[in-house]
Amino acid sequence: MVTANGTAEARKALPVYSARHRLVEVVKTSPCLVLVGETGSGKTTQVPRLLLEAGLAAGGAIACTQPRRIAAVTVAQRVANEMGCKLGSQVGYCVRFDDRTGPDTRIKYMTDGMLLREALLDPLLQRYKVVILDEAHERTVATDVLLGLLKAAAAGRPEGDLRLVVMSATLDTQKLTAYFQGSQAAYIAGRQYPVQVMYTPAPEESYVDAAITTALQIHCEEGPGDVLVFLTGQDEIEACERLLTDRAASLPPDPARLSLCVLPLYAALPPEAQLRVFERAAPGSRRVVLATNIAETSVTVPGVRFVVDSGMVKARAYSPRLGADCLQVVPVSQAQARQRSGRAGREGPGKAFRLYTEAAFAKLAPSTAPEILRTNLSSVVLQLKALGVRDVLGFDFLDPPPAPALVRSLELLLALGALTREGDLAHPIGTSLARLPVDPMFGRVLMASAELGCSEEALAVIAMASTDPVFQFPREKREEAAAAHARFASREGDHLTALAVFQRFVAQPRKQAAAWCREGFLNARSLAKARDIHAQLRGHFQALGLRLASCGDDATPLRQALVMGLFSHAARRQPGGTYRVLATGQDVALHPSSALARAGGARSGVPAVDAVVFGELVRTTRTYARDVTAIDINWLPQLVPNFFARAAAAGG
DNA sequence: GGACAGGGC
Repeated sequence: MVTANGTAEARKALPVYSARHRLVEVVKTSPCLVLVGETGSGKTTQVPRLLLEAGLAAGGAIACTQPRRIAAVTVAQRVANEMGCKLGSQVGYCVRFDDRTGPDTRIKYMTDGMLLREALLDPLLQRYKVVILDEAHERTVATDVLLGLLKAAAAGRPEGDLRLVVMSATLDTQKLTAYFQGSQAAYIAGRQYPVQVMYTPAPEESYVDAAITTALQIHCEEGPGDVLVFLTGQDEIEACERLLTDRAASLPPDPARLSLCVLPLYAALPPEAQLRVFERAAPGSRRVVLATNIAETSVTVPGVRFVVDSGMVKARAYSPRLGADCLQVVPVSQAQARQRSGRAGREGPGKAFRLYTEAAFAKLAPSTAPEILRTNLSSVVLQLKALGVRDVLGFDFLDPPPAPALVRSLELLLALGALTREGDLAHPIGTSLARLPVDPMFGRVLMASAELGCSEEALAVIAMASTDPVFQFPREKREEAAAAHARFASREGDHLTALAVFQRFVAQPRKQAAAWCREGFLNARSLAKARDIHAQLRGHFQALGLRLASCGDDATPLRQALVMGLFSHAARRQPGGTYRVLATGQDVALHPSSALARAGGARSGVPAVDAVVFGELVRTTRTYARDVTAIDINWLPQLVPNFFARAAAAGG
């Protein structure tokens, strides 16, 4: 795979080196360098090496963070090659499940989340003399927390002992230089071809129709080059794929025209299908790649000269009203639209077709809000508490999250038992939850399972809840897939269904696992990830001294453990068949993919369940609860008396 | 009656 900043060999030209004296000078003399490096500037490979060669890592190492694992891995490999050393010696990388560093490692490429985890054990990050936050413009939650942490760490260490470099692809340096006192900004040029941007003259009724029409228009009227179409999700892409193929087949024959090859691209696509987008178009053919925002940053599709931008994106956002994360289709930001258009100019001058008017573009948000402003903050707040930050509302964020969102997280952590009434980290629940690499609600389920004697099952359930969805529904084989999935279905809900899938998966001999997944319409990649997470969680679990035990065939303790973590996601059935979330009063429906969604139907022969807990909400045509487990409503006041005391007292 | 944006520990 090609990374976001995957600099083509030809473009490894040396704009960074031409500025090297100035860069090194700034890092030596000021506490923080804010470095704007355009696409193709080579900053990621060259800046850490420059600083190492200038002796700035003396007595320690250089950390260079990336938002994505694949970037950390591939860049480390390339830099090690360029420096003529073995990966893991002087240059290494460290990402989840894969640490390729050694005692001699001086340049360590790592994910931002990994550095944040390291900070929990060493808040001043003493082993590093230089920390580089790369791709800072992406504003991941981990990068945002690290910005505040590094500012504090630099102040807590002797002057000049920790040097910071914040590298960003955008020109908005003022905010960062104002944030890091005494910092200086520098700029290094990259290489990007011009892209001509076109808008529709009038608003489109359907961006899917418009995307198909535009792609065909490009195909019939424009010169050679592949087309990259940005859409919102798997379903939409599959529908588009069929329509586009049909309409291309019914074009009037023209011997001069290239043949058309339509390719889907989204994260859940099987790896072998994903690899097809890296194969250049065959002679005499043109590729049209239908992609989600995976093609904005994570995957660079070669050969693209034309971009079609629907202007929409599916995004996760925290809804304070619903008290949960919510996945929905929303308009892109201007920065995102520019990023999409830029994908047409990687190999030569390109054209971008925006399926909205110029006036509509002007009304879009200038940039996507940093994730930390629109996400569930309970993990962040817990981590800050574990780092010794007592006043989380007063923490020096580059962009402070709304106070009510922070307060809600503090309240949830208090209800989970992770914080004391004074707001300090509670032992052992808070300290343990901070160490477990899962959402605090899930961590609480694990701790409860140790008490209730069902931790073997809970570890599997939480590992499954932490991976991508495993059931696949190919449109042409829906019934076959549904029948295959039905083998795992549990009347008690999706967590137990997931447990059954996981147990059967790990029981397969490794060699047969892939075929078993294929036949069962299961996503092998998701399951492999669940297996890795399971192993990691089990390790943490034992390190924390928690008890491993199995509840066998009696799922009651497991469902009770789920209640003890997910109680804020408890909901009760209403006369109309919807479920009312007890904590917020919101009505939600069970997701059609849920094992419980069919219960209560006239033909199901199974009564609808009275009360549930759910993992998350998804907002499409309605608000749906996903990952749902049936519970006994009486467990709530028994198992979580503090949270449900009022409801119980009121007779609820 | 409807489904699984993308990352990360």
